[in-house]
Amino acid sequence: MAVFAGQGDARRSMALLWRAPEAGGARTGPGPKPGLSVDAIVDAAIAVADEEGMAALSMRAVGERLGRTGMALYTYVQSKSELVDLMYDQALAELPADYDPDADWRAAASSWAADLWAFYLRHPWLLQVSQARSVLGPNEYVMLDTAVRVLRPTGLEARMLRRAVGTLLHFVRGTASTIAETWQAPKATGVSEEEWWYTRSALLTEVAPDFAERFPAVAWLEARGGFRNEDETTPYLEQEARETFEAGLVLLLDGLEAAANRAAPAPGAGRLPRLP
Amino acid sequence: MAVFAGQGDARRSMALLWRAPEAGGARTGPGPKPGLSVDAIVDAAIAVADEEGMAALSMRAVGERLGRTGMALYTYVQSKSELVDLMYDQALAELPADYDPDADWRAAASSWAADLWAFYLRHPWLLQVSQARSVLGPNEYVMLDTAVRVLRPTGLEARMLRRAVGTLLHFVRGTASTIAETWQAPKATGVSEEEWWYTRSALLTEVAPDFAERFPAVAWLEARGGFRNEDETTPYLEQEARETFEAGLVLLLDGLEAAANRAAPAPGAGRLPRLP
DNA sequence: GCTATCACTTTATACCTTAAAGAAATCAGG
DNA sequence: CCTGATTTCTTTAAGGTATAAAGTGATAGC
Repeated sequence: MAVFAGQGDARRSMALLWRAPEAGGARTGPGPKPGLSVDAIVDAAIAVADEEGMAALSMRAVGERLGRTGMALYTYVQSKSELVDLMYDQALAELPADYDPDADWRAAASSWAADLWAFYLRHPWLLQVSQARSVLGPNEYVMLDTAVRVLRPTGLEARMLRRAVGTLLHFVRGTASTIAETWQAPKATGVSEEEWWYTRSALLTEVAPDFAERFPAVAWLEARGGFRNEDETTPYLEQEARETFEAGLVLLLDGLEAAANRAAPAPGAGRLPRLP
Repeated sequence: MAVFAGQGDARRSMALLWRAPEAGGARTGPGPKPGLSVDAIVDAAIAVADEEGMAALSMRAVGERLGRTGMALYTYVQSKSELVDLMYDQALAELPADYDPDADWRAAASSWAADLWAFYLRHPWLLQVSQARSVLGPNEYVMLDTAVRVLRPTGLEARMLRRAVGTLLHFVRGTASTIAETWQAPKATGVSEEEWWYTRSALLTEVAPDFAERFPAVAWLEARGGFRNEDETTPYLEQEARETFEAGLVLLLDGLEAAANRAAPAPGAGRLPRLP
């Protein structure tokens, strides 16, 4: 069968993603019974990525977790990249999908974004998986469906709604990335965040004694408390990222509300009749 | 000298980033004259990343571009990760930094975001470099300084302004990522975007014939033209990303304007007196 | 001119993905 | 029951990565 260069068999990939029966389902014939399954492999891979980060995700590591060699996985999966696609879609399955369609759309959008944010922080490796690759898996469509359902009461026109969803997605991913990096940096470098920050700030004043003159606006921000840590217990970057998420979400929803009012300026525009 | 585990010498890193004289400047002593320089190496590395993508950035590739082996670079740079930090900060140097402080802050913020967006698309590899890692390099501070200067006329309080900057940064990075991936996918897989999209859509209807029932909101979106390509010449994903950038920016700036009005509801709030 | 020092290369180690071949297990048909 | 095809999984190997360690040769100062 013809296969695209460097891409593997796209049909097999899609069949696997959607768990179509043709793709390695119940098999009867000669040869030993399969001791693994695609699901088991994907779960093990997700566990590795969750626990040790994307950098530690090797075929061997996944295989060992299942008591096999790394090569054993190639019986079930065409390539590591396909495995990552499967991990991605599988992980998305745990996202909530029900948001009260009769409630205020702002509230629904807020909890949707917060859920997504928390989800990314449970699986920080997702943020390292291609920013925008669309694998067209079932759970990716569930997520998109949920997002559209949540935002439909804004009354925005379809294309505009699509852009709003994209904007929200990018925003959530971006802010979650900051925290994810904060968490994985100590693991990777062996230096705690506090220690890193402390050392680097000290070195900064050493290497740029004229900081305030060179970066007046930053200095202004700093003087006004722009970088101050209010809660001493959480690392600075993490706290800032949390605040950025909350504040940025408000900005976005305010903007969305303005757009919604422009689109349907009638009072009660947030409660448009639901569509099938 | 004590060195952090796995981190190399942080002092040397900072000195290099800020090009402090202590870090390998003009040297006099025995031994052959250095044939390379940190700047030459960083420039070559950026060229490799620009032309062939981050995946092709190996020490060997950079060395060969300079007529050396890969190992030669280790005379100038502690590790590949340090080289990437240097590339990151060096690339940021080409960002514009002057935005008319007397103009409408909305206009300034728009062009700032657009410039940043174009910049990321000129160097798509930047989007693959740690989403949030702060290397505390000089040009990173220039960028931050610019952003703060652009948004200061909103009159927002310092911490809020910091969050607004973060939100805008994440948004721009996110939308740019989509396009960047679109561009590099054909290179990586050998399949053009049109071909990929065409094949995958065909397979999608094959593998999920009940698509419309399973994902009613997505189907609704599609029926209303949410995925239609208006300009046939540019690939769909790229066009959509461009639209998302433009529309999302409006959303964000609308939200920002609302916040600014809450902070300083006086008329003409966009023209607060500038601070030193 | 000797020697310490530095730039750079070579070699080696330990990873990675994955192609290809081999070993063992299983079922179907004779 | 036995044979052969088929399949799982392991082993081996090729070609890639970063980088530690050792070797080579040029240079400047004593």
